[in-house]
Amino acid sequence: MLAGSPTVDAGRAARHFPAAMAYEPKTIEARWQRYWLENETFRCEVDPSRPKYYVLDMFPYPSGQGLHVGHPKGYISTDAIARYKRMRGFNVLHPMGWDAFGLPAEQHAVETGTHPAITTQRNIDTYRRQLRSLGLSYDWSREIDTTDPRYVRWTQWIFQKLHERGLAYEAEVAVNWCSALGTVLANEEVIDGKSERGGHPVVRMPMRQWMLRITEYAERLLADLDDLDWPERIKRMQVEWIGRSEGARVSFPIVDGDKTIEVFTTRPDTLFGATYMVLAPEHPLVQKLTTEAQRGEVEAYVAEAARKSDRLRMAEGDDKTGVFTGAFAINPVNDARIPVWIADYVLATYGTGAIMAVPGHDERDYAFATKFDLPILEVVAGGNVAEAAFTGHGTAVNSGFLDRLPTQEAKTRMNAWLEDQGKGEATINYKLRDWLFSRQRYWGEPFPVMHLEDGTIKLVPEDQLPVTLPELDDWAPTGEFETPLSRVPEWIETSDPATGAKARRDPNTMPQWAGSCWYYLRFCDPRNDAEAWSQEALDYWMPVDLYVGGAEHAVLHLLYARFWHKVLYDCGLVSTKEPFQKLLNPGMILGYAYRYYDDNLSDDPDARPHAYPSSAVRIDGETAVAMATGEEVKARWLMQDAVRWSEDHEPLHPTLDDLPLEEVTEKMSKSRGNVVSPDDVIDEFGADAMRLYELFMGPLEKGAPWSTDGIPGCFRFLQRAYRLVMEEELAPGDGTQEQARLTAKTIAGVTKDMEAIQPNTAISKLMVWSRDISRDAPAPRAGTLAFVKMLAPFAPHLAEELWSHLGHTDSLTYESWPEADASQLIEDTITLAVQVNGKRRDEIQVPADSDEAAVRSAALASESVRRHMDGKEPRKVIVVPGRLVNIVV
RNA sequence: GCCCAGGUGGCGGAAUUGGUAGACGCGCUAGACUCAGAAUCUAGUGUUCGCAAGGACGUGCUGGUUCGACUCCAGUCCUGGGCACCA
Repeated sequence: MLAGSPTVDAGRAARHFPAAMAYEPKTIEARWQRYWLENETFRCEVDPSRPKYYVLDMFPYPSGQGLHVGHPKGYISTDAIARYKRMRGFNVLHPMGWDAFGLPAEQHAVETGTHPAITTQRNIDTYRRQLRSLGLSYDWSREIDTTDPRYVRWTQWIFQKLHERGLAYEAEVAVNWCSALGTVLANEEVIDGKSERGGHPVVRMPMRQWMLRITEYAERLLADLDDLDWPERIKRMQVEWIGRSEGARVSFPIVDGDKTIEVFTTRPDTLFGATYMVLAPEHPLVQKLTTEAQRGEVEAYVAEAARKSDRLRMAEGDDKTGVFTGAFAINPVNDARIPVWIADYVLATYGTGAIMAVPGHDERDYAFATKFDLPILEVVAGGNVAEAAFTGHGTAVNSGFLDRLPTQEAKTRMNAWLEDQGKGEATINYKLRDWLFSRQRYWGEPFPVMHLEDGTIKLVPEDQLPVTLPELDDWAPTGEFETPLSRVPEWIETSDPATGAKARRDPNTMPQWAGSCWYYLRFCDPRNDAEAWSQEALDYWMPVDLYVGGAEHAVLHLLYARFWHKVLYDCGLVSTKEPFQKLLNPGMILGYAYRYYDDNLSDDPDARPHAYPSSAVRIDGETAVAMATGEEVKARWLMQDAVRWSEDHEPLHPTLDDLPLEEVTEKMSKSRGNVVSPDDVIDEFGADAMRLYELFMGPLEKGAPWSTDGIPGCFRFLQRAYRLVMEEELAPGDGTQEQARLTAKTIAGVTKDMEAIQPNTAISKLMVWSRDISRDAPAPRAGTLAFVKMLAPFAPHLAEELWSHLGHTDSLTYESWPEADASQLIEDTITLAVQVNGKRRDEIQVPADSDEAAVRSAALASESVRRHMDGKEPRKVIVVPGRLVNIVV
């Protein structure tokens, strides 16, 4: 707990100053929040006469926990930028909404029987209240909620656009079925074969699923990254996710049969070195090719592979496993008979699910060939295949018509040959796979389609959208392989309004990503019931000029949204190729958590567990074990408040004697007990101090553990600003020469920092101004007005309060940003450092317009310089204008 | 294993194109005000030697380039993030 809370401060300050003079953030902030809301201060409309600026936060999923202090860092930053841009004359679109579909509300319904819509509304109300209490300048008239039928309608409409263009299709896909949750999970929701939430087991099951053909856009998603002003690492992550690679597709005919195995290779130049082939265990040809003699072994291997989790497969690393199918294929370049194996180091989901193995020039194939004693052939000179695979480029050898060609030419030559012979072709392959777009859940957008009895699919007519969710009173999963919606026959069974024919609705819903794929478009025209958006609104507002949100969305959300945007572009519905011009990722604010372990694995409340400090525990793969006994133990977490501190400031367990705790900084979460609510911080210091602190604690992109140590400093600064304006008699005009100069320098510096999105250094310049401005003379009115304006992006409530005290009746939201007086920025005397042999020895004052000779002689005249020159003659004198003089002896 | 980002006082962090390292804030020390404490204000605060003047050292570590390196180059260690048999 901190020494000075503002309430206490205010009371104490009141003894020295009239009561009205105390800085009381509570009163000020409530007053201005009400003012902004009542006057719709931040409402914006299309106005082609003014330049626009669209600054967007990634909208949140309103969870039941409410906001913690980590969330608002981005929101506060964008708010400062939005407020700054308004003062620079931009028409600013700064909206907020809710990504409100999602599994937690549905799980909550399972547990409590409360309808997810009710939970969701309640959570939204909390979030809205919390965001408003931070004084964020959103245009609340544009608030949207992805679960609102008026929004769902257009999400479904966009799905239909995708369907019409052949980009949505159904397929049998092995999905991650979790019977405990009663749903299929996305790959990212499965960790180590268990569900991310709850850690329930997950099995792979084939199921009819909606897929979106994002792969069709792979090339454009890749190419258009070039023009985006995004952090390089985010772009790189997308590039790697898309995973483009150039190579060739080659057909290998099977001996004794009419089938062929298709493979993808990036090294067609090594085709002569292919000495065997490998199919993924899941490859459809496996059953057909396997000879009777090998069948038993192959089937056992396939079954084993299906059972193994990805993690287990991965853990095997270089230790390759596999089984011979008994079949042989023909290498199309030299008609060699080569054996066909199956092995799980070949992935069913990449390329064609089959490879030609070139052990001489691929490390994995080399390891496999060595283990199973398969021939290794050198076809590229440059390494030593007796010792290791040579994967570099070199000169083709033992390769017939390719011999003596360098790798690059050999590839081209082979591709031409393959095409000529009809045995393959040059092709480009992507890691990116089509997007599994259905979830077996209730709380999502229903698919706007009808399944007719003849097996065809028809879209629900546009004028009948949205297809809304049916009411449901039993939320619990049955554990059957079915979806919640399929249990509502009166909803599932419908008829085609055009023909009256019987039809069934789709029992799946869309994933949470759907709503967030286009919300930035809806924000441009959120109340339009005739269309998803008007062309006019979009043409004016798009693209998003600045998009700010967590780096955890680097790939999925940002790739999916770009994909939808490009489809809409192809439909002629949006006019920009990309949605988000500039992207920034605020660093995560972490919380301190305190850990120890005990052996109460079953969480038995009556147990008297043995506790272990972290130093007595080692992590063995997934589990923690006590080093002394080898027994499994479980991590326990204590809240910061609960921790007892030893004399030398080491964290200790509050009741267990001398049990040291391990201090860990982790993402704030309920389970770690390290969540700090903004409500508490605001209550103690006010929203302005909290905003200031989150911006001041470091650069936007950098994360750090939350600590309240710096907040009182920010509070003091605001208090000083308050007193300066409220208590002191201001001098008219610009004040003294020095004051005018300080003000001009501050304006120039803060403006530069704002343009570079470096609020931390902007704030420090404001602190300097407030500290120094009234040191020798009363603060000047003109400078004070500029200061209050510059304070507004960071501490908007206080800035409004001061602005109004200075005699204004309107909000300062749309006041123009101060302009630095250029003449004040020119110094007439400058200070130069003087170095001797690169070491600083003195400094000199010279007129700013001194020429080099004058500077040089002034430097040589310095007493300290002479001493360090030690009587030697200068060999060289370097004069850096406006900076320093370096004398080399 | 591969890729990326980052290592600066007791702490959070500043530092244009290579040009006075440590702005600003926290903490700490001293002083003013006070019966006293809190708050507020003022001064000091990288380490080290020195009474001082003034030195020496100092941006993870080792070298290099340069008149001059937190900044550029090579190597190395550590921390955080991403990817992970992608043919």
